[in-house]
Amino acid sequence: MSSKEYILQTAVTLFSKQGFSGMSMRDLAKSVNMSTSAVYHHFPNKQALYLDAVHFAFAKQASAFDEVWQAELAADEKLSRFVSCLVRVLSTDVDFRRLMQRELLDADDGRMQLLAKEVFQEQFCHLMAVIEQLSESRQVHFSALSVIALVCDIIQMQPLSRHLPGWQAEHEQLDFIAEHVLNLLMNGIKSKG
Amino acid sequence: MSSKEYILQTAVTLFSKQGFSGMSMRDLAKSVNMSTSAVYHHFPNKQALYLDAVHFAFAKQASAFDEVWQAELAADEKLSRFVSCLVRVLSTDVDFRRLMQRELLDADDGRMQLLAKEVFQEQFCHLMAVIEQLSESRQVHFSALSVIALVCDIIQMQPLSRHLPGWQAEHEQLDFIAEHVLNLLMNGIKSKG
DNA sequence: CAATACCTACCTAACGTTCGTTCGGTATTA
DNA sequence: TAATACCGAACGAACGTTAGGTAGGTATTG
Repeated sequence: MSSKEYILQTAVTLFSKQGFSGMSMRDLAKSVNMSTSAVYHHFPNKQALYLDAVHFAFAKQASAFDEVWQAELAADEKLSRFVSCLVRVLSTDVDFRRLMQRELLDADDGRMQLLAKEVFQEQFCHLMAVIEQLSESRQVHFSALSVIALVCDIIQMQPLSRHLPGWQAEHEQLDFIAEHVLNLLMNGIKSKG
Repeated sequence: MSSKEYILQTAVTLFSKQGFSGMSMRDLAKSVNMSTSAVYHHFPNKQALYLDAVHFAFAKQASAFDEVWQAELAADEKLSRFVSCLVRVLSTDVDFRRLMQRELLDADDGRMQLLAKEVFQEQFCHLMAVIEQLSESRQVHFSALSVIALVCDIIQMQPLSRHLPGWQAEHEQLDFIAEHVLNLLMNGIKSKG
């Protein structure tokens, strides 16, 4: 891995943990065992480094969903695979998830547009197509949004959920989350799950 | 309103917009038309001010759900009212929502515990009780979590959702969100909504 | 072939600014 | 007169950033 990639990788972790203004260029330099000015040799300033880091983190996940939308699968099987995949990605790559959450809080409209186009749009279209097959609803956009929102926030709320009554350790297992989410999506909360 | 309350109120807004390290004590002092040292007359340091501000923001919402859990209502009516109320609170009090999202990203386990006990626990128990009446599922905790997660993240993702295909302006109206979420919870995505 | 120029990838040291915080003083009020 | 609520000025530390220099590789040229 090149120096530049190594800096980016490290920056992703630090930004995701401490946010933009919480991470200092000196911290980053120390983490990659370089001088501060060496970092400035690769990136013009902190802002540009941050944007590059966000790009870098998001690009790594672009292909994670490639195997989900295979044509020969039934619609409900596609949905099931997507949910499983989303749960896995968001649980495994913590930096990616946290960076995304921070972008949702901090990004301006331009960055939001980029986030939509580069990270979400493709998967979102696939997801809408599947939902259209499964549902008679006219609000496909909203349903697709609901699927993503449900998974994202369940995972984000895990450290909180641990301190709420009725919590069990199995609630944090990837398969359990995926199965429950899918069950909720297909049948609502009334189901026997 | 006292000076202290005014500082707290302003701090809530600034912290929610810029995060802990993004907001400076000088910014805050300027926003409340005081000197920096005047702020330090009311709060010992930035950390304590932040914790007070979080408390302050959360305390304001404690009573928002009081009218939801009235005993003489049917379970599905209670759930409906809770969803509507949650959508209203999170959409209306933007500072509260953003501060909560930031706490989910930044808080350590102790603060997470506090957040659970002081903000969520009471509503969460009520919600679990209602779900237990509605559902045959054994995973009441997880279902309750799903309800909250769904609403939170749908609202959080609104600025992103605007740039995804199929978006319509009505998707951001409070009644529409509440109705769609409730419909999803009761019937899954298959329903006609 | 050897001397030259140039580039990349780093370094140390420092610039000016902003940060959280404190000190000493001053009105106002009870 | 003693407490409360403020102020301006300053402290040292940390911040983003830049200047100037060096070591090593590579290409150019006499």
